[in-house]
Amino acid sequence: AAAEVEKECMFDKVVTPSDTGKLNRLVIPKQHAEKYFPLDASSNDNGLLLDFEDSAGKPWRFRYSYWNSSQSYVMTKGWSRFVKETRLEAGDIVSFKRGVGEAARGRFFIDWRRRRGPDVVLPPPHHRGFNLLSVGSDGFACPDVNLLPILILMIRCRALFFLEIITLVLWAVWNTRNDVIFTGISPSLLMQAKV
Amino acid sequence: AAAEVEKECMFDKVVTPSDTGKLNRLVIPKQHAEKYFPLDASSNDNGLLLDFEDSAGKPWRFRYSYWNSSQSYVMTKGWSRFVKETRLEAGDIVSFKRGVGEAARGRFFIDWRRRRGPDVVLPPPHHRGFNLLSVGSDGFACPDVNLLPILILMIRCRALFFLEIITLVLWAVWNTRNDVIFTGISPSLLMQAKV
DNA sequence: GTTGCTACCTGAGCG
DNA sequence: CCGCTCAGGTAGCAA
Repeated sequence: AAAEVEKECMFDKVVTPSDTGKLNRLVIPKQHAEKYFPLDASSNDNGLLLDFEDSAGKPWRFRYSYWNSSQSYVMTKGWSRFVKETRLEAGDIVSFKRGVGEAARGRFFIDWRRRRGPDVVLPPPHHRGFNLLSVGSDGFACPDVNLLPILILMIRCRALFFLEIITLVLWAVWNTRNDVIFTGISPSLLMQAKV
Repeated sequence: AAAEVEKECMFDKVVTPSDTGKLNRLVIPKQHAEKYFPLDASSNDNGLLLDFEDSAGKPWRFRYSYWNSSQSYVMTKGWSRFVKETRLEAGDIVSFKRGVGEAARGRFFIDWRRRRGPDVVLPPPHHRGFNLLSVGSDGFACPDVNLLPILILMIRCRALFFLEIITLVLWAVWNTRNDVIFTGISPSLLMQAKV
């Protein structure tokens, strides 16, 4: 039934970790929200209930509203169930469509597909310390050829090594000055300190 | 203007690391909150917006409310901006005052000053991975004698060292498989890969 | 106590 | 540099 009516794609979204996580909401990019799901002042300011069908004809109902504080449009109630039952994961693509033609005009459809490519986690930009893998424009993962992160990692390693040494020295010096009871590591440094 | 009206101090608070950190809130000690910023049932249960002026006459607006879950009074919205713009740090002192006399009664003022004493960072307890310095009961810094953190640091260093090696190996292997253009480091590995 | 949901809030990134 | 967007949060409540 649902598979046979004529539809047109409104927009796709590559879902983020937040969209599939415990926040229980899907952010609808503002441009698409305002184009396809307008919230007039006349519509209830508590948001709307929107009905969708998936490709198997299964109905899904989401609460759709606007968050003033973040100035964003979201699907809330009903969304977490969708994530769970379709086992949606970050990086997967959700596709919003609407019916065209007399039989389906005004009906909404929702569909989803696995992300292409191997199982790659896309950390948020500010958490990207270093990546061994990146995602190319073709949607497939590839090793990150940007070598800067590797260099940074190496430098960090060296820095930590020095920190380790410095810590031990500081500790030894402190023991020397305060003549505290020896508590168990680095006997050689201690001996040296006590001379 | 603000500097010339008569004020009286309500209370000072030595701000904690949480007050200046990512929690974006200032806890108001309950005794002072209930005395000076009462939240009646009649007042909006969403909290209040309180306006303050600093000694330069600059206005600051904070959302002030009660958190049931922690049974504490807090300044939320607006507080993080205050922290940033005044470069407030843990240990600094924030002073809440109110106007007295006909010209200023009912107006609130806020002021801040640097902590006295040495430059000591007080990390929140659950972030204390390792400290080279602790703060003694006299308020002065002293080396931390807890050695566990040092051991953890050493282990971390070793782990990172292995990561570094693994990264280089992976990179070399990838170069081998894809025969990409050499981009600039580790000529020896590259040569090996190209053979 | 745990989960789902509403309504807030902020910072990073980007144009 | 400024303003917008939105990913990632929090508090509080209800079931």
